[in-house]
Amino acid sequence: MRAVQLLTGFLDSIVGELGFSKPAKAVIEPPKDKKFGDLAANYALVLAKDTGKNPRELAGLLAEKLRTASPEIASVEIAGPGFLNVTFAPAFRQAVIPLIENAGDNYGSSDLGAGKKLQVEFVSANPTGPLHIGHGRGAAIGDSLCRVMRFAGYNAEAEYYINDAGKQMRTLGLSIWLRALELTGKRSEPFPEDCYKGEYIIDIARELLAKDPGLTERPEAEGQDVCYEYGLKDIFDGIKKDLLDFGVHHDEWFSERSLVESGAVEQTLEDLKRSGRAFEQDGALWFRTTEHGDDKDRVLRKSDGTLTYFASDIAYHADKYRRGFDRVIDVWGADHHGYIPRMRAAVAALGKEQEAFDVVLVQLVNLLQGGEQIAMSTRAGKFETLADVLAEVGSDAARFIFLSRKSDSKLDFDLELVKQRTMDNPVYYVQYAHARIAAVGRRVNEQNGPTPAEADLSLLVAEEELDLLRLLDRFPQAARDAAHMASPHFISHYLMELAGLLHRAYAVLPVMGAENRALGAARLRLLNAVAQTLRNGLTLLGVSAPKSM
RNA sequence: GCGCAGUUAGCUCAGUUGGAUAGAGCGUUGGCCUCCGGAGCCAAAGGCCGCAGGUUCGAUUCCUGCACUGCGCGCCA
Repeated sequence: MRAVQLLTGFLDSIVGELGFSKPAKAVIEPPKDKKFGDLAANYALVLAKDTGKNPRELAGLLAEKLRTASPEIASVEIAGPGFLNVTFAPAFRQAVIPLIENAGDNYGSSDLGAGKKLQVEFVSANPTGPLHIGHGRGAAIGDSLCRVMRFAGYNAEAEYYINDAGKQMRTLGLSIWLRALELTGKRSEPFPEDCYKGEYIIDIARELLAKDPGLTERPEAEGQDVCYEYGLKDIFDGIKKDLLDFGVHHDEWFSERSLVESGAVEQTLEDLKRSGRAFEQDGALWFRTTEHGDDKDRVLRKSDGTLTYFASDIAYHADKYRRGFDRVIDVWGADHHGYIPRMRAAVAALGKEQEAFDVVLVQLVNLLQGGEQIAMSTRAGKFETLADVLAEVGSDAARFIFLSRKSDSKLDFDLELVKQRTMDNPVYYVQYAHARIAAVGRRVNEQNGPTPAEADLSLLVAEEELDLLRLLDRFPQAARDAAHMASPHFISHYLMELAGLLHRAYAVLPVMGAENRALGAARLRLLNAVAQTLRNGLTLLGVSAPKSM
């Protein structure tokens, strides 16, 4: 990061001196192979395209000036078709250590978001049953995304949208009611297919009967209402507890029912009608989403007078923007991807720019046990709950697995593998790196080893040390990329790489057994900088950084 | 039928404004514990980046077509 900034500055001014305009598509990035130096710039290649000159000749001009630009640049090589391969002086690399020491928990943070108000809405599972593992993935991604965005300078808020209105909710009340009738021997017909068949419904009915033995004596409508209210609260308390156990935090719990009851939905429909975006046809109210790129118009109010989810979703998003969010990210299950065009159309109709609305799709989780698939369906009552999975594998392991793949690709989650404390399970690899460093610190204290004050950082010139320094310098870029792409998995990949370098260096670069205390102390500071960076990254994932394991 | 994703090593996957000899882990094979934690390290083998065209000095990356897989396409929620 520092290195990229430094080199960009030098190259831009050199390009100016030579009388060229800055090439727009020029890129400075770490080369794939470190034998090509610390950073590679394609300036000459891009300039050659713009000016019609020979790329290697241009590279020669640039390299000549770059070599003398600063003592921080150790060497500049011209390679291949005209790449500039730049290697920095060790002193420049070593300077990242005090930088990390001073920044501490903030190392890697940025002001990319410039304080913009951002809302991330995630999980938002219907409170008709406990959270399952798929919700867990969405929870991990949403929560981590909030952390990543805050770290990148956004003013981010986490929200859960509670679908507590509509037909699913009535089905919940009915399901509990029917189970209560069965438990009291008032019903023996088969349980309806379209009701929720999970065991938890029976448990709720039993609990409710214990508190309200006369439940099934009530009139049906009233009884179902009681069942609904009780069930909603019971299930929702469970959801909140599951999220808490998973270290997932929501700032706001937004109720759909409140939106309906306040008249906000009706108001939104009125506004759409007035602006000519909604029209009546066949007794229903339609939204002209085709005007904004959807492939057909969508119904807002059915001919039977009831509202569609889409209607309240528009009102909900209007409310988000009314609350002052500059940008909104919805985290959705990938099976809802067909919903994106109409939601985009709705946001456009609200007068918002494209950038104000993003959807992060979360693909299905394939739950396996020793390679065999476990089926998952709420309606069929067969599923592995998030709580069960957490009890089995722990929060850290689950989160790391969820965040180690890009969200939009399917994920195999094998309970047996995630439980294993091996490299099948990279969370331990990363945490172990942190714990190992902590162990060194303890050892150094116990045995009167070198102290940070004795360090001579200029002694850090071994290959393994320079590799670590180089990678530490890249963490801020990884954090920015994760925010820019709304992809927390960039962080997990960075952490695995850093842990790998640490384990490699660990074997050959002792602190206690260093040739002298100044070197040992310098290594200690290097290790502590690595630990700090590991912590910062793990915190972005919501995974703990243990001092011992 | 239409739309959206995906297809990279035996397996699971990275690779985002087009760059050099395409990466990682697991698995396989062979090494490393008188040495701060071996939950570790080192080395080797393993690839027509789905197929075919196109654009480009250069394509896993961009465009077109095709094949296969998954998902979605209701006045459902």
